[in-house]
Amino acid sequence: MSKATIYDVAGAARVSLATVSRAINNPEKVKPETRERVLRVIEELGYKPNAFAKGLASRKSTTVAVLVPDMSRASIAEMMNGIADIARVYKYSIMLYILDNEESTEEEVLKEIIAAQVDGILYLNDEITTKQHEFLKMIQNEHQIPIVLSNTVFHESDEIPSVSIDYEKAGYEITKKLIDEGRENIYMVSTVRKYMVNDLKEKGYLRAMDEARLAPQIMRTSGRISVNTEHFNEYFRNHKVDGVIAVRDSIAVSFINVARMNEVRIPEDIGVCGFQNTKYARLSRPNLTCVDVPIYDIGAVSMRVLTKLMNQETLEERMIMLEHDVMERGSTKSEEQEK
Amino acid sequence: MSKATIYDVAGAARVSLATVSRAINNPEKVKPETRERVLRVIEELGYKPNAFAKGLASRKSTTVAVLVPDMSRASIAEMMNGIADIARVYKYSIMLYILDNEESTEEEVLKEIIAAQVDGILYLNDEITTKQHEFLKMIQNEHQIPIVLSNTVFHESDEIPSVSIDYEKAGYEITKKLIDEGRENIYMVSTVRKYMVNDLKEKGYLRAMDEARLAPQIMRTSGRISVNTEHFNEYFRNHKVDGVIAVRDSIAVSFINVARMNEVRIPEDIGVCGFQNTKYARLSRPNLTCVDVPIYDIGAVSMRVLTKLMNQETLEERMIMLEHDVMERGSTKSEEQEK
DNA sequence: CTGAAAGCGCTTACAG
DNA sequence: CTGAAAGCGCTTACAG
Repeated sequence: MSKATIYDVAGAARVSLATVSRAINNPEKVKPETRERVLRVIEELGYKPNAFAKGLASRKSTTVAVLVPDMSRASIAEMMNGIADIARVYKYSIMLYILDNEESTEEEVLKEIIAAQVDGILYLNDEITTKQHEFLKMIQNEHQIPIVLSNTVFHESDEIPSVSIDYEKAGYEITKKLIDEGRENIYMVSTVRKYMVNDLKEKGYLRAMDEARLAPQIMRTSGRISVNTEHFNEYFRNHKVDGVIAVRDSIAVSFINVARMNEVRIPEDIGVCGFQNTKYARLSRPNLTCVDVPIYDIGAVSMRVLTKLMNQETLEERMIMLEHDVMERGSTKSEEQEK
Repeated sequence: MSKATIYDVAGAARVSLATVSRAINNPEKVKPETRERVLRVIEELGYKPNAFAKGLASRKSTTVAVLVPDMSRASIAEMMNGIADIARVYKYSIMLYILDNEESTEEEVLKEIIAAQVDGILYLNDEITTKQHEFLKMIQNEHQIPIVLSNTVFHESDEIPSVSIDYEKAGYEITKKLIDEGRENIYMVSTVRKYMVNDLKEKGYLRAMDEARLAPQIMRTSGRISVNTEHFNEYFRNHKVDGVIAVRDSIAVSFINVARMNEVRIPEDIGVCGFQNTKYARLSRPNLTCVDVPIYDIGAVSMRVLTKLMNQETLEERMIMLEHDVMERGSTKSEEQEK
């Protein structure tokens, strides 16, 4: 069945292969009767165009590359769902490239991607550096391949379009919330590794603390549960603290567990907030107050933006920020204990 | 740079394009000197073969399709990491197909996959039915495309190779563990939806209960946290229970939360076990005893098996079962409270 | 060991 | 609106 070629269709429909090609790709250029005849034959024969021949002849692949650092991060996996749903609507296939920060460098992978002749690239690596950003710009300009940064922001320029939320604002809001509860020794628990969006969260935190004339304190942790435990234990035994904002839900939950082990009451003694609103936030006790990041939407919108770019459309906005919410739950004073 | 074609290389190296092709694909058929000359030119020109032309001429794509039901399931995301790492080693690209159980049916997606001319398919949809299995066999036989089921088993036949763990045995072992603690009213909390591997877990549970002459009780839940809460609350208020085995960690954690809300002590009053050993298991209090499924390895091995198949090698074993462990933690009596 | 040439299955100006 | 033909950039028998 997948044996049928465009020649078979042309023969059976008594037209030339050029007409078959047009009936598929430019229906308006074919007389309705012929078009229908051709389409009927296509149906009968179960004809599917050979993607390679099509790609070779047209120089288009209707394929996009998605570059991710690590699929097991919940946010990235969920973003993929949004990307895939929109990709399907616009008939794009997805080539997945996962970085295994060992053997091959990101640059090599990007070269592979170029060689694969994708029509566009979705870049989900949040640890983007200036150097990487330069390389991406080179690809965008020299190879004319559109790129969109998903849930990744590169504050210094909008030359490469991005889709995310306003993390600085979110960081500010969530900090403000703890301040409004009367907390004074509020810590931000961020990561050792330099993620761009965590940087923004920190900025928002600093702004809120500054405004309230409170001393900001940023602690950096690895993100690995086992390491965190020791780290938290030691750190907070020697520090006064009544508020904690973690850059990721799982880190916040980790902290809550350690705190409770030390007989600290949440939210009475310490108010705790996270970022993302993952399943972790709802499985923790108490439920975690956190910034609700519309991660599926970020994926979907990025893909949509990329289709526009691949279609030569110009964007009205090159740094797109979606709306976010703050989920108030039991780990802060709003006592809205969820089920 | 990506403009260079095989003609440019041939010209610069003063050989025919056939020789360039051989130098790349069958180095042993080319005299060492010429080969090196060609390779040097390739390097200089930054030549990358055009994947479409190559695919069209050779009828091979060095691409595999990975079909998943939903990327946001932690097990699937982690499996992708294993798949991608091995795919890279063997130079295969990955086309990702995520089912959005709305518009397009699985059959349509599979047809798309065939049209894309992938060399092999990794099938990660655990809700496989007999009908779907038949369709897969048709693809395997009629289109000669190798398929491997990853973390999915179809007990009735091994016509399509699979890689997983022995879920029946794992179900048996974990049940046995609760029985050995002296528990008698042990429930299995499974899903409403029919996942093949959950079926196997249930079988193992039933065997252990039967052996111990205890009455098995299987409760089915949706897997959604909010629904579970009500469900658990109602159910367990009216039933005597001292042991719970959930088919997924997150369901187990959900149960623990509800139980503690009802002043039930874990593990004293009820011993709780899960499956998978995800982050949920380590973020829960108490830490969750569970079957440790080597999910990254399942992904890696499936991909490795697929490469063998694509290489026409015959498999020694068509139903591969990797080893698993049982992580004993605080939610059962072994009191090994982890950090 | 190397080259000339056909062919893979499409798209797309160019005529008509 | 339709067809003939060139061309996309490779691979692979077939000769030599």
